[in-house]
Amino acid sequence: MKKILVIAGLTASGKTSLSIAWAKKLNGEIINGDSQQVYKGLNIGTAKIREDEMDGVPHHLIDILDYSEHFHVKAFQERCREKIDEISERKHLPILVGGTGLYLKAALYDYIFEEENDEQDDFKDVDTQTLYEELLEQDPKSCEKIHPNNRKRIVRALNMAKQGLSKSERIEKQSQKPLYDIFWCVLAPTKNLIDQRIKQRVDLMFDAGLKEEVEKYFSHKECRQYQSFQAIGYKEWAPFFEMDVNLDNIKEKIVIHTRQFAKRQKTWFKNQIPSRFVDSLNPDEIETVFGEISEWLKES
RNA sequence: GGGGGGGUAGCGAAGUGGCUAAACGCGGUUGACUGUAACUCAAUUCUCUCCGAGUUCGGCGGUUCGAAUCCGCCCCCCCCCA
Repeated sequence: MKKILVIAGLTASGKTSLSIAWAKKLNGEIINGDSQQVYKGLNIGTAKIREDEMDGVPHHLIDILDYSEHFHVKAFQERCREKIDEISERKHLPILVGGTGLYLKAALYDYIFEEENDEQDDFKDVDTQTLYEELLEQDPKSCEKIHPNNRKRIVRALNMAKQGLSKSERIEKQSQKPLYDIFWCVLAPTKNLIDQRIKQRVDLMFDAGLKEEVEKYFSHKECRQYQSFQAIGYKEWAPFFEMDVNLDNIKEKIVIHTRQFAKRQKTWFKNQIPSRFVDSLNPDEIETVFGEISEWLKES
């Protein structure tokens, strides 16, 4: 099995700097595992690594899409696996770095996605309860896991059921085992520290010209419908284009949303991934983990 | 000094005699998650608890079977006029 090092973790946990340090030591190449950093131009708000920070380490799946484009797990899964193959062939270590748990897991495990027609707007006039009742007929098993209020998930499951294998059928076909030899490293500093870092980072983003970046790409109303505008750091600016708003309010919202996001990430990794958390801000712990990685790499 | 408005849970804000431990929003906490996942959704959020009990709506006192809601006094905040 191909070996892959995963550096996952909460937003603002220090993935970027650690990934560079380890990539250099391990002769690795970095694959971005972050749903928003695939967009060209959206640099400040997504906390994307800068060219000068890369320090010569090759980076993949960054800046691969125009900010107007749609992106999703299946696309990530395909591209990520391609990159893993390429890098492995070069005898380098693929290092997957990012915070989008679903993307990472879908690429690394045998999640099944099928070709589907693009947009399914059939449901837009139907209320959620009716949709849920329909799903109850089409794929009752999935209903057990989808809350009746969760329209987005219900619509998705309905689309799957209509177009091919239903959601539950797909899941049954999967082994739920990794396709690679993975070393999972989930960076999760203590709550206090992460909150502090988030605050600092948002301040830095504003200093670095977040406002200008947002204005550059999202001044036109149509652009604000793009998926890329839904990202934290961007969507909070919506009122800014409509009326006079206090920038501090926007900043505060970004901080709060980022904090809530970090919590969701923590919950996800804790319960979805067989890995322990690493306090990325504790040098001793980092060193210990690096030792374990070195051992793991020696195993054949 | 005169006139008016107001003080409700961490914050904002409903409620103007019993159905109110008190709507709703935000924030907090916990959790779910297989094609928008930086998404979407759920539970919980006065205190102690298993049912249940005990304290709340600026403060003190009163009316009432019953008060966040009515009355009196006091404290604080905002606006207008002096």
